Amino acid sequence: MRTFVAVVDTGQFQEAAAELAVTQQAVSKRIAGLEKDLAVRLFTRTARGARLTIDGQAFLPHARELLRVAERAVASVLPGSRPLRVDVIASRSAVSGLMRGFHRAHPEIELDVVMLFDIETTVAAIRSGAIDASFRAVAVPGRPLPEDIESVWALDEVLQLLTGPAHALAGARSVTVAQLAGHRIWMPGIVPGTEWAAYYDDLVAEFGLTIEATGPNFGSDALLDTIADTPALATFMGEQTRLIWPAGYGLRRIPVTDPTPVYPHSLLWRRDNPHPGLATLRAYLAAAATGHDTAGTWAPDWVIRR
Amino acid sequence: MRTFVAVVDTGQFQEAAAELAVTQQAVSKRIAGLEKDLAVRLFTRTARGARLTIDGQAFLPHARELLRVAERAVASVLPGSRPLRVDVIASRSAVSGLMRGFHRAHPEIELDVVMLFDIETTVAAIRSGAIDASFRAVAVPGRPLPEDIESVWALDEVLQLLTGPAHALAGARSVTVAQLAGHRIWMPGIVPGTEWAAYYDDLVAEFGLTIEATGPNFGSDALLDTIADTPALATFMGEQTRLIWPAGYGLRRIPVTDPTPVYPHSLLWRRDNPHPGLATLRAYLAAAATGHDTAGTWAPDWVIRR
DNA sequence: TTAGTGCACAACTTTCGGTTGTGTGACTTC
DNA sequence: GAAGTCACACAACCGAAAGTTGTGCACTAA
Repeated sequence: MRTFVAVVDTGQFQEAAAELAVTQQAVSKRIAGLEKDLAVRLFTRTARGARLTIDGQAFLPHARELLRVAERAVASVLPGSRPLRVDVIASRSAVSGLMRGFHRAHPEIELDVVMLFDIETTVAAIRSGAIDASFRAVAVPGRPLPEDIESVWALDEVLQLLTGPAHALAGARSVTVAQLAGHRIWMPGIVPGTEWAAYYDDLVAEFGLTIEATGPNFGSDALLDTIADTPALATFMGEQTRLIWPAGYGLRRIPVTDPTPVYPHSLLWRRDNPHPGLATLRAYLAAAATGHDTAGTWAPDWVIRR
Repeated sequence: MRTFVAVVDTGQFQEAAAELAVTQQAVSKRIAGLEKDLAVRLFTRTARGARLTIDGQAFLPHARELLRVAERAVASVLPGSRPLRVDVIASRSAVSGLMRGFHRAHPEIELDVVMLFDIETTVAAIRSGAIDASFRAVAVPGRPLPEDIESVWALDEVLQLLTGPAHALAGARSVTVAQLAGHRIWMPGIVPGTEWAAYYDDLVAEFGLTIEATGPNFGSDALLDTIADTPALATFMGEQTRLIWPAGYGLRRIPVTDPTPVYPHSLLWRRDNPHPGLATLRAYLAAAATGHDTAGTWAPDWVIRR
């Protein structure tokens, strides 16, 4: 591809060869090989060089795009000036929406999103510089953040009840937390020891709910499948989580009140991380997070909500 | 890249090797080579397979994107079901805007844009199936389109005068064609025998203008440079052509009236071209081209304007 | 015609990617 | 806790690409 583009840009095989520091014959072979693989002629050879055929013209923008993508791929792991690397706790959470907004506001900042497993790995990754920032609930009780890690509240993810059409609460416009007592709530894939587990432990302890956090996570498809089919089961899901599910399946989102459980995400970063995008992200969050109202919502008392 | 993604998707080298129909050792070598080239570790090897490192997670979406782009690149020259291939007479013309609109309206239709040189090559390319459609002024006088080529008016590109800040007409809010008589108008790069040349020949003949179409085309940068610096020179430019030029250069766009010269683009295609995107494009044009008002505009009498 | 330019073909060489064979560490099983 | 299994890495070897040198041919320009 690089050779193809070089020939296009220089207009002849010889110059392209010089640019690529190979012989003209090597360029000739490369182009011939590419043309053979694609089974089309890309250049018309003239006595003064090479000109693109129609197929070559159609191919060219794709070739350039490929080189751009390849460059970005390398840049994504290049130590030094690599893209801003942000960890989110789950895809399709409210944090994703926030990051999409950030990307729209600052398209010039290259961004990579990763998902780590627990707060310990995350903190280690932030300290080592492997990631630049993380959206997490801080902090797990009894384990304060290290001195060199800063954090600030970013957003509250409002949790809703998700039921199948045959569930007892399926018709309700909203339910109170007290009404949930006695109903089975199923949250598979919650790993013990993580902040999610601590969150739901506290929710159970405070309101006497029945949350089954056991069992492996077979993916959201399997979860939704079960919820839709099982009248006795419900689950919690973020208000902004987008379900990729046919509407006909009859799944219901039901707001929870008195109080509304929210999962507070904070941004974590290392105090002396010099990445320029990090300062921009913090400024964006500070601007987006004005008017944080915790009235009527619930979160464990160990999390930071400022 | 393909191997990297295969390992990610299967979770282990062995399965990826089976999927790719090579040995486990080959996969091991490929990943080791990639890691060496990138100078980062992409996987943590465990006893049960391979898991992505943070660098690997950041790299993954770029790798997937690369494979998608590569696939599109191959598809762009694949005989059979390749993208709709449309020829436009020049980039940055009004036709580009039209095609952008079409792409927004029908993002599912893959599109490749090429630029051919003259109407003869274009007609040959349409007949051979090398391109599916072309935006051109039809037809060059005395040379009717072949039987199997259809055409329909698509849009009128309104021409404006472009001058430097020191030009005699630079301050005018608009000029009539009659006022242009005596001023030098420079249109470099017009190839004799093309429809552009025929268009300007007619314009000169009808209104007694002085158009210098001689000289090679050194690119729009050189053209704009000269126009900006030379008080005695002006040029014609499409109303919707976007100039990539600092505003401080003082270039002026001046509407031309009595009449307004327009360059009419028609869509040309082969009657029996079965590409499904072609029908969609024609329908889009038919919908977009309602209310075609030729009053007050001028075009050579040999072009088709319906 | 003749000199010059630019790409293709052929023969040779080297490099790289693949296979086979084996080793090692980690988890599982009894 | 010893044996077995699983999964990946290393080493040696082999063949196919991809590179280089040398040359030929087509076209252009003087």
